[in-house]
Amino acid sequence: MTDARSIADSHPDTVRPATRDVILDAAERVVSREGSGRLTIDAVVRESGFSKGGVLYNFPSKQALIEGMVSRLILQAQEDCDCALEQATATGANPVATLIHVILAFKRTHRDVAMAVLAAASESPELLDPVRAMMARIRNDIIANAPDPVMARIALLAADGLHLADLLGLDMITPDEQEAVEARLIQLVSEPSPK
Amino acid sequence: MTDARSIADSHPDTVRPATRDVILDAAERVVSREGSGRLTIDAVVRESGFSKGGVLYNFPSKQALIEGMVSRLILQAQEDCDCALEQATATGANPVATLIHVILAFKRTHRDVAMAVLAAASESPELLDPVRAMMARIRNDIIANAPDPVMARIALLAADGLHLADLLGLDMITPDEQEAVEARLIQLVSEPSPK
DNA sequence: AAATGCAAACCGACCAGACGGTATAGATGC
DNA sequence: GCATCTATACCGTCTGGTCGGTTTGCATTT
Repeated sequence: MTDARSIADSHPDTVRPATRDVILDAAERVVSREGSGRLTIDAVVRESGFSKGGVLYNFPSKQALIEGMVSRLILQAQEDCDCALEQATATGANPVATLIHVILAFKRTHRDVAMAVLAAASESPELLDPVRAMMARIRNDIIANAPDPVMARIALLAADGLHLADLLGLDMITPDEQEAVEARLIQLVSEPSPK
Repeated sequence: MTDARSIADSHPDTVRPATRDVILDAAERVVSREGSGRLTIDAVVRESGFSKGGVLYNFPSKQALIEGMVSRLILQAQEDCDCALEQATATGANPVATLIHVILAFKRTHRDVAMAVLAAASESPELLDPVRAMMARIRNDIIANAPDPVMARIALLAADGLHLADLLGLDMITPDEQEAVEARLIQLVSEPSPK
């Protein structure tokens, strides 16, 4: 009864017009517009056009709603990664470089959602557990299999640094500089270590 | 009247027992113990031993209190950086490497406070403006003057990545790995670019 | 040096509003 | 008519902030 439809959406869009997704979209809009501290149920109600009852029917609590946002984000990220990596192994491209691309692309596309996740995390860190698990799963073997694991790790860290700094509004890098950094990162993980 | 003692404390510890600092300490303790979402005025009141009136006398609003936390943190960071860099130029050490060390040391020492700042930022991003300004001031010329600016930027980004991931509880790096990364970063910014 | 005056510092009860959540009634499709 | 949703009114709590009053440090007066 608590989860009339279970947490993971079973019927993506068939009969159900994906009410949950509409609500999640609204929540994302609220966060990106007013900041993650202003993510309140009433705000989502206002933004989504649904009533409070409707929202709370689909997400029985605020925590559930945030979990919904997080899990949708993770799903998206995992798809991005898996898809890109699959393509990379098919074409023989460098997996580390591929992952860097994915991270930076993700940064550009899902900035707002990631912010929400971040905010949620600061309040209840356990919400980040699945995120951490996903990151570990994807990265560890890539790093381990890289010709220069330390360098691979550094490159991924730098990409993360770029991403996170951007999320926090801390990055003051120009697009040109960022392009240079990106190119250099790819180069660093592509050639075998000089040492 | 609004700032009977002005914002920057004039008398560090002489006559005035630095009430503001006592309150800020309490706020930091609250955040590090209960998480940044639980940073409430009443919690600070309980933790500090002052009354609500007393706390709100020194920081007229919660926002002011958070600003106080941020500005004290910035002051600390700036001191750390300036001191280390001064020493570096005196001994001829690599400034980029020095800054990396400072970033990572800061991560270890002020983890809790930085978390609070981060959390505060996600609610009202403008609170991070001074942080951004400080980072820009210190970094830009270092990067510009480095023999390999792009590499320097990458190294600093990686250090940031490490720091931020840790703050968010996202990092799953072992101490050994971290040491390796650190050493390699130093090495990367120490030798002239191979290309 | 004791008394006086005054403002800065501090106290704690109180309030208004926001927020998360519930209860219950109404709509809609099968 | 039953299950699945959606809408509205409402409640209890928590929290930021106010306000009148009390204490404390300190200079001035006598």
